[in-house]
Amino acid sequence: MLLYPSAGAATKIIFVAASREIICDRLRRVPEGFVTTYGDLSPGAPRQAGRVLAHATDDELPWWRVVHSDGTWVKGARQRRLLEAEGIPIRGERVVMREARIDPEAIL
DNA sequence: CGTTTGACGGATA
DNA sequence: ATATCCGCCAAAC
Repeated sequence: MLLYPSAGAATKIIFVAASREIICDRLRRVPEGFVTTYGDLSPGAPRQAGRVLAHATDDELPWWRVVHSDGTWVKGARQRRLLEAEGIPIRGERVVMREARIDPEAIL
């Protein structure tokens, strides 16, 4: 990936920030036992994914499958329980991304 | 319209 | 390992 850091506008090709609807769709495609990241849900504007999840009404979104790119998560013990319940590999306080991160292409 | 917000990410020190 | 710093951008204000 990546790119032409100083190319300015030209760089945008790869950074395709997603709308709320796209983000929700992608997240719903993440299978049980796997996780995705904010950045994979909304390339280039990961905070957008954060915004969406923050207001996500408790139901219908497997929010616990979203973790930081380094494998850490933000919802504490509650989230950890949910992750472990799906058999998602965790070492210390982080998800083993090499094993659990779903291929971004797979949820497009 | 202009400004701020966000459960971010990566680079650097 | 922690700590800033800065870019990103669709929504919410």
